[in-house]
Amino acid sequence: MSCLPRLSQSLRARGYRVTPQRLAILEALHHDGHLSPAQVYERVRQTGMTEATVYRTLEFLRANGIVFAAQREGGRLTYELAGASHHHLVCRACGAQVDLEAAAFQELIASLEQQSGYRLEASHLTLFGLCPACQKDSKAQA
Amino acid sequence: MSCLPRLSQSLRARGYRVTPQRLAILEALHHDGHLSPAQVYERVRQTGMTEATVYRTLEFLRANGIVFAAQREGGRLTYELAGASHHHLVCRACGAQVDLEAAAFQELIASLEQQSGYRLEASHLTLFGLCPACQKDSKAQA
DNA sequence: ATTCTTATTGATAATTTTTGCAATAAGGAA
DNA sequence: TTCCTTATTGCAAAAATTATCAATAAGAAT
Ligand SMILES: [Mn+2]
Ligand SMILES: [Mn+2]
Ligand SMILES: [Zn+2]
Ligand SMILES: [Zn+2]
Repeated sequence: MSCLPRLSQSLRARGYRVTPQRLAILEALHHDGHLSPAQVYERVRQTGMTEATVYRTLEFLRANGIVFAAQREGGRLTYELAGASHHHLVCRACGAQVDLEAAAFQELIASLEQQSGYRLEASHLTLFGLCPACQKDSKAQA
Repeated sequence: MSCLPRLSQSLRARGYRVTPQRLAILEALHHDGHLSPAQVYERVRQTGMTEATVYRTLEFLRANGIVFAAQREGGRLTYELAGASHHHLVCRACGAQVDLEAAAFQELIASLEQQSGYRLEASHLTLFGLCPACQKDSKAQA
C-alpha cells in the first residue's frame, strides 16, 4: 500500500499523470499477480474503464518499469507488479509455476554481455519444461 | 532441400499428412527465417492458402518440433526452421538480433533442473537488451 | 484405379489486441 | 479557485489471432 504514493510521485516527476484507471490496475495487480489483460479487465471493469485502456495502461506500466510482463504458453502476456528481479519455470503440461531468484542468472548474463557487447535486461525470463509431477505422469502413460 | 523428404516421412509416420500448404510454408521458412505469421503469409499467399491455415500450420509445425517459435518485442511470435539449438539477443531499440549457441546455457540449465526438479526445454530463449550501437545513441542524447 | 477413413483446409464468425481521433481531465501556473 | 496545456481516456474501427464446421483431399487399403 505504501508503494502507490511513491509510484505516483515517480510518474508525475516524469511528466506522466496519475489517473484512477492506472491506480485501479495497479491495485488489481497488487492484490494478485501474473494476470492476463483479460483477468485485469475483469477486476477493474466495475470502474467503467475500457479494455483498450487496460492494454494501453499495462504496456505503459511495463515500459516504465512498474510492472513486469512475462510470457505464458503460446506467447500470451501476463503481468505482475515489479519487485525483486526473478524468473519463471512453467510446466507445459499443467501450468504450474515456480519463481527463480535472478541471482542464479547473473553470472551467465554477465558473460553474455561481455561476449556480445549487448547490455541485457536479465529480468523476468520464462523457461518452459515439465514439473516433477508431470514427468511422472508422462512416464506412466508411456 | 534434402530435409523435406525426411520431414515428410516423419510426419506420415506419426499419422499426419503432407500437404502443399505445409510444404509451401516450410519452403518459405527454409528461404529466410525469423518470420512473423504475416510475413509467412506474404510469401505463400500466391498459392491461395488462407491466413488461418498459416497460423494453424505454424503452430502445428512448432508442436511437432519442426519449427522454432521465438518471442519478439511485445510477445509477438516469430518462426524459423528448427535446427541447432540456440538463443537470441534482441535489441529493444533497433531490433537487431544476435544468435547465441545453446552451449553457453547448458551449465545454468542443468543447475536449475537440479534445484527445481523440472525438466527444462532450454531451447530458443530470447533475451532483450540494447545493442552496442543503441547504447551509444542513448548516451549521446542524454 | 477405386474406395474409404479422417486429417486438413477454406470460409466465416468470434475473440483478442491495436490504432485513430475527438472529448475529457490531471495537474501546473496564474 | 480558475485557467491552460496536453497527457490520457472512451469510443469506434481496424488489425491480428483463434475457433467452428462443412467440404476437400491425403494416403492407406482394396
Ligand atoms: Mn513473476
Ligand atoms: Mn533463431
Ligand atoms: Zn506439471
Ligand atoms: Zn540496437
